[in-house]
Amino acid sequence: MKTESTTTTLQQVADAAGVSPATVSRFLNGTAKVSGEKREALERVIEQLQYKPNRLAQSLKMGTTRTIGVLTQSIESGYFNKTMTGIEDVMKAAGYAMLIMSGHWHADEEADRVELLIGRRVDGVVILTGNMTDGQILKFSKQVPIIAFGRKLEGERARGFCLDNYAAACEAMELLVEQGHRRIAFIAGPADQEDARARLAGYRDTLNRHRIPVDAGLIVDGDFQESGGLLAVDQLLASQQRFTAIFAANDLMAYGARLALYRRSIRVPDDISIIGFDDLHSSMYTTPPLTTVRQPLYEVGTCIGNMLLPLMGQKSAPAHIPALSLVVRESVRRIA
Amino acid sequence: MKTESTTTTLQQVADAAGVSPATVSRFLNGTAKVSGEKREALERVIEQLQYKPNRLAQSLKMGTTRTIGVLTQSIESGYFNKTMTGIEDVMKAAGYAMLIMSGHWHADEEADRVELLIGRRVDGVVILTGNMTDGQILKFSKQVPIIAFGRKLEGERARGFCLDNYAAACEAMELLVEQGHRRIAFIAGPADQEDARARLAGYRDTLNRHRIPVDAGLIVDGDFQESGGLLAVDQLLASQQRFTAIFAANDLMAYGARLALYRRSIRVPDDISIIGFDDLHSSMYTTPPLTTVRQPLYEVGTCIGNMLLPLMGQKSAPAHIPALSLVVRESVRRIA
DNA sequence: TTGAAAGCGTTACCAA
DNA sequence: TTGGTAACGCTTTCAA
Repeated sequence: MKTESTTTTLQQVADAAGVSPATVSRFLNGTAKVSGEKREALERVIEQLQYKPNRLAQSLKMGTTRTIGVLTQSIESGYFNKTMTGIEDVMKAAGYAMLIMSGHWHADEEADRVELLIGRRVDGVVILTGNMTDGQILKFSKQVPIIAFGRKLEGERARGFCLDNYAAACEAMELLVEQGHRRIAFIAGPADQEDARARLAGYRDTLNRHRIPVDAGLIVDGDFQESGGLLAVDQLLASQQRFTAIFAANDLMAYGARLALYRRSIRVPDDISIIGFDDLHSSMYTTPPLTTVRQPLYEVGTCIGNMLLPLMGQKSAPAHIPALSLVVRESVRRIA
Repeated sequence: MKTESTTTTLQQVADAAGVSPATVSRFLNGTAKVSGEKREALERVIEQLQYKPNRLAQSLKMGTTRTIGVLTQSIESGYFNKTMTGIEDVMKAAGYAMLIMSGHWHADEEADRVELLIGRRVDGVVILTGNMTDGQILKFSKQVPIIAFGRKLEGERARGFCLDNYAAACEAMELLVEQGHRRIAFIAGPADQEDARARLAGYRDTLNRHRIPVDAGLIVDGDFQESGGLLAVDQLLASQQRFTAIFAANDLMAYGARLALYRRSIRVPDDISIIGFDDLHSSMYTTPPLTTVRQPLYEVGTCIGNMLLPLMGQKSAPAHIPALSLVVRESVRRIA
């Protein structure tokens, strides 16, 4: 028997305005016309009591939370966050909030988070890459519509798409070759990530297409982190390989590579050219500014949003899968 | 009249196990002992029906959502995201999910988001800096406990703290002075941000303390973005100011400044020294690696989490406000 | 146009 | 230890 509840309820509004709760609800939702005097009374009372509907109750009743769950891999990642910004913008406009959890590239953890999300009754889920199997995702999609980024997927209530990393990697390689480079080192990403594999394939195939021998000694493993790029170049240099250009499978590794070169006073692009992949915002400000492949991450986000909305029975703008593109800056130079 | 509901309810579990819903609930929550045979039946039925409690219903009933709202300024910002990672880690451990919204440094938008969060009945809110007034926050805190970062605040259910930017800025300046610099340029942050003002004050006061004249021409406005740093240095150079070092109020601007110098073949640190503020992850990999003030952002996040938990009636680890520290790398050199 | 009442899936009080 | 049942705050038939 509380003397006063902390938040006003629809019932209280109804009492104060001298109408039934049903009428208040209808008034609030515009579900039906409310006659002049009641409407005025309601407006006044609602204003006065500062009434705000309890979304929990609404959700329970209507079976929809107007909340989506986003499974990212790391909240810290500039890569994912740009995408999330795109998602946020279209979702906010549609009245959805975002529950965000991270999976840290660990399939078990990812599945666990998705279950948590479903338990919280989100209306939709977006999965940004990760290591779950398509099967797992398809199974989850029986409970909730899912859009996955970073994998091709087609299901009743699940869709997945990725950008053409292979083609873009080829394009980057073409630039290098066209600028006269023949001995091109490649710093690879983690082999368990599809994007990383596609980029490596682009590297290999372009070399083959130009009848340039693929030298295994020129391909070194990285981890998509700056430190990996640094180590990779150290290793390359230690092995006495001769090369005039480096293709780093992502920008972060390009940063690391660039520092390794700097440490030895090897100039970029005078002595060695570097090309990256992602086009992180900072890449415009490295010295020299990095030539790289631009991932239209924000647009990926809006695309995801616009793909998810219809699956939740909402209308949306058409979803265009954006394209990768080469952005030429100053880290690659033509050689004789 | 659905033939089959999409999710199993506690009632269905009760029916299937031949007990009352109350018993199921008690079993699930360990609220009371359940006798042997019923317990077995329940375990079996729950497993078989794959029953998962509806958190919405639980929340409605219990008045707690086990969800916190985080108001960040930009989901894209590496600065905020590192903090969010810290928050996420302690919250996840305590069983809380995070609803994330961004305010984009706009007081109205921020207030709007916080209202949205409250409308969704989050159990707590964290506000990462921003432009709302303390009054606004204090008012919101009547509805929900709030921890704010980037401002001092003390209320019944609101607490705010910030790091000692002033002291850290002084420390950075001391380094420069100690290394023989007298003509030090300062690239300021937005004057409406407390942190930016504190850093500027540290710059000024340190100069004064050493009886080095403060030359207004050496202080130029920035916006905490790379582009602002670039512009600032352009402006400094155009105005023919003589200086041997630059103190950028944050790392991003230091990056921009560094590029502006690079464009003119001015070497760092040989010709000009640069010091930043924040210690973004990338600052370890710039060329040269940036000397800067480290913001212990992840620790700020865990601190926030541990401060919020008690306000929501949960126990937590003790909350230590972490300290800023100077990290000396290679962008500052001693001059004659 | 309006109201009464059932129900969304839980929890917790009161009896038994 | 258990069950019955009244909430939690809302929406939505069904009648009037």
